[in-house]
Amino acid sequence: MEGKTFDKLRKAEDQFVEKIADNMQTFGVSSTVGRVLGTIYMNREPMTLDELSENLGMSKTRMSQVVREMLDLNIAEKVFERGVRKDLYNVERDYYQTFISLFTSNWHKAINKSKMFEQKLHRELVDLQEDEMVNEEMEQKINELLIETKEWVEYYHWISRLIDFFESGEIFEHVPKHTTKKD
Amino acid sequence: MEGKTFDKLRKAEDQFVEKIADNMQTFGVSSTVGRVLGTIYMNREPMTLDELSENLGMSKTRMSQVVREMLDLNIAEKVFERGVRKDLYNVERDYYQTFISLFTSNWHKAINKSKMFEQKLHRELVDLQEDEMVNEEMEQKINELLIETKEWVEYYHWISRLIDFFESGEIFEHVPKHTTKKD
DNA sequence: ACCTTTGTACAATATAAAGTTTACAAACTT
DNA sequence: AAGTTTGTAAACTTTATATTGTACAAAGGT
Repeated sequence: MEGKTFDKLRKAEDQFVEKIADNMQTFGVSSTVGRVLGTIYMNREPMTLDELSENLGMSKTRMSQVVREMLDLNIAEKVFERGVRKDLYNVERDYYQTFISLFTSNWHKAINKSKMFEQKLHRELVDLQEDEMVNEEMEQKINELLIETKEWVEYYHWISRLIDFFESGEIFEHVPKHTTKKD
Repeated sequence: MEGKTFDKLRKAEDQFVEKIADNMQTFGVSSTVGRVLGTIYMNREPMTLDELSENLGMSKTRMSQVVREMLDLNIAEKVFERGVRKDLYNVERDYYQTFISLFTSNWHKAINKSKMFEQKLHRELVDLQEDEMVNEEMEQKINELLIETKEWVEYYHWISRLIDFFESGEIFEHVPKHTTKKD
């Protein structure tokens, strides 16, 4: 009876997929995104929306949404194959790279949102400062806020540099993928 | 009329708090946590649950929950002050440190969850492997999964080292807080 | 030109997360 | 020791997110 062994193996694979999904939730993406990535990963070759839908027991619509989200996050890519009409999707197979993609995608978004805000707030504060009707105490408070804003901008610049540090792979020079024996 | 200026200033402060909250959502914490942090931050000195409740227009119970969550995340601390019976809470004022605390809290949790899983899965696979009833193909698949598991463990070790890299402050040697002019 | 397949918008529903109210226990006052 | 005040737990409500079904437009095949 090999069916039982097969079932167990299948179960182990599912557990693994679930673990990948779980890991990805730490980045704030939904578990379904993680499961789709895990499923394609385990499949070892690109899959179509229909295959994913079938395999995960979810609607094709949902698969479409999720795959698009993954393309945005740079953890999946569309693959062309002669003779196949359906779109095929493949995923990043390197855990480290996936980590970096998710980490940086998140912060890229945050940085973009932040930029407008800072400029706007800065302008408002300067306008306020130039108003003649401000007393000593207000003046003081405005200055404090201007300083805060400056620090905030510096902080975001740091995050920006941090992203580069990851994306360029420099991080691996200081936190290597594999520990050497002489550790 | 200084009231108008005061209102504008208040509004600017609120915007700033909202920005802090927004930034923190990138780490997956609820916006209320961010607002509480921002509020205490702007207040420039520790606050009580009642003050927070009053200031944010939310229930004291909710404040209690949120503050407890922040204590868990290491971004707030209880402060004692003679003569004051209510608990006072203060927040980390260093953006960088807050970043690190949130980043590492998240991953510490993930790492802990992962450890059990890996051991269990590994054992299951070895058991399966030792079963005599496995054919060539299964054997192959089991081996593949064992390799995957090993890689997964290595990946998590890397994250673990990455956390140390942040917590120890070593990160700032390579991605400094302030860019030097000679950049 | 017509029919089929494929992928995505949109509205409706189901599920999960956040927040509030009520109730109660522990610490402090008097 | 009785009465307040403060902090937390549990049940409930509201709000946000995930998922599905239907409808439709674009591309492919015949």
